[in-house]
Amino acid sequence: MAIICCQELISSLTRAETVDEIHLTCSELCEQLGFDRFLYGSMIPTTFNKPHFIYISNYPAEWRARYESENYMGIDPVVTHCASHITPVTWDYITQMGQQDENTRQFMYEAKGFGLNSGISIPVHTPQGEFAIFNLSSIQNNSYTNKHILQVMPHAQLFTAYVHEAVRRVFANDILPLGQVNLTRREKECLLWVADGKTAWETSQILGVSERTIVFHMQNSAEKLNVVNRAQTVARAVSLGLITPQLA
Amino acid sequence: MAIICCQELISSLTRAETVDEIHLTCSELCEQLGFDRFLYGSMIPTTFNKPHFIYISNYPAEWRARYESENYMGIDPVVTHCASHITPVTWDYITQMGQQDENTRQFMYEAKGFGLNSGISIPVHTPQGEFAIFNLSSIQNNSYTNKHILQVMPHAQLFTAYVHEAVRRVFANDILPLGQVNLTRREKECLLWVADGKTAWETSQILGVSERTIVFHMQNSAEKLNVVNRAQTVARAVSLGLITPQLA
DNA sequence: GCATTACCTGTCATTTCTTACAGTACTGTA
DNA sequence: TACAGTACTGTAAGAAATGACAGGTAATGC
Repeated sequence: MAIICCQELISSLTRAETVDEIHLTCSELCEQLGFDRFLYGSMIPTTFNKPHFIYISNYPAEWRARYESENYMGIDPVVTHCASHITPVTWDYITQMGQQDENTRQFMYEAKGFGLNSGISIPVHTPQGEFAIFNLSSIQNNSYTNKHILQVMPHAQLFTAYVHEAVRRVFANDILPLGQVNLTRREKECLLWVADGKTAWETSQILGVSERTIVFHMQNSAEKLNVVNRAQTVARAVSLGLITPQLA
Repeated sequence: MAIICCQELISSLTRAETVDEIHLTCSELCEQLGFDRFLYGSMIPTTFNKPHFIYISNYPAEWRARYESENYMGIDPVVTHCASHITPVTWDYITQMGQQDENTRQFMYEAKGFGLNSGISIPVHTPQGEFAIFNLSSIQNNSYTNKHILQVMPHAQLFTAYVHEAVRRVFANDILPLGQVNLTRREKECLLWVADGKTAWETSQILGVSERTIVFHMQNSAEKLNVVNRAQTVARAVSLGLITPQLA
């Protein structure tokens, strides 16, 4: 039955138009999968110089505040894992892995104090360079829910992907001028060759235009991306997924 | 029961040490979820100038050959979708979306001729810039298996993530010197500021060293990454996930 | 017709990067 | 102790990028 429920929730996510709707759907999933708390947090690059952080959660406010003020994101082992992996992970596993690390032990212990005893974390990585985490947690103990956690994992993971796409859709016209930068065909071509180590002159020979034209296109790209020089231009273009140097 | 099976298969993936073991596990999943064919294909960036393509599949050899010789990857609507999305997709959906596009219709029709009638495709995107697709397909018709497909989707997606990690592990010591480049702390710091548009002099002021030292670290980074200039260095570092400019 | 956009080209002064030469100093490991 | 790795610094010439001026064509839509 849980399977059917997830399909319905995902279906409602694809129609969601506000953060509240997404929040509600997450709450329902949380309940149906037998968890108490959820937190969706994402880091979305923008054309400005700082990424946008978006949170949707029913975590205890005190824990959120403490996490923020102590800058726990830097030491949170769950974040560290999710930043470099694509597989969901149980907090049980995280705790075991970080057994010898004092920071990790202390952190997980403190989280338990706020009712975040066991749970899972699901990473999201998009080709646009976005990074998100979806946490589902329970006040119950590890050993009790571990088997259950493994069973719901697949559904939680699929749901997570749709949450992220819903968030992108909701915020697209609202706050974020994210991957919305429209580079012209020529600008992308220039960027690809420059990101591949070619100089402006070399690129001009490849594309059969003058060196000045390459400089021109690179300048336009930089302006659109709101950056100041060539290195930053390719860095931004790559991290926004506007070009994929390795495929060229 | 399918749930339990997937857990076991995933568990065996985490232990897999050869391509054949992965192939076998995929075959079993394929069977257990009621599909005939599977194809795992991935594009993994390397420190060399061309990415590595890895395929594990039991697709018909004739179709694979035709796909290759006709360079279908460029027009395959499934690849196009998966390149920019993180959610799994049914071929039914792809077909509907591409109804007005002659290329898409032709392509999907031809695939059916090889017994690839219906199926799902699951995209994988890693923070290291890797891109993979896992296809599961059936010789049966759309309408018959569509509901079934939605039910197995979550398990297939979770499985896919583990397939990819298994492939990375198997090929890590074998062919690919991929994200294995070890940049030092200082090199990453320099890269981050340079990718953020800072000149060598500006970076030197930020890090409290001489301009020459920044140049030195950038040179070492470039050598490790096998690239020729600064633009390519940051492009490569970003696309390999060695630095994440937006988080800095 | 006119505005807009993509695309293209030129020169020149200045800044920045790249490369090649030369070193010192500290660390952990074989 | 020798060695490899990391971090750091200097000079100098030539290559490349940047910024600020200038100009143009072709296609599109109102």
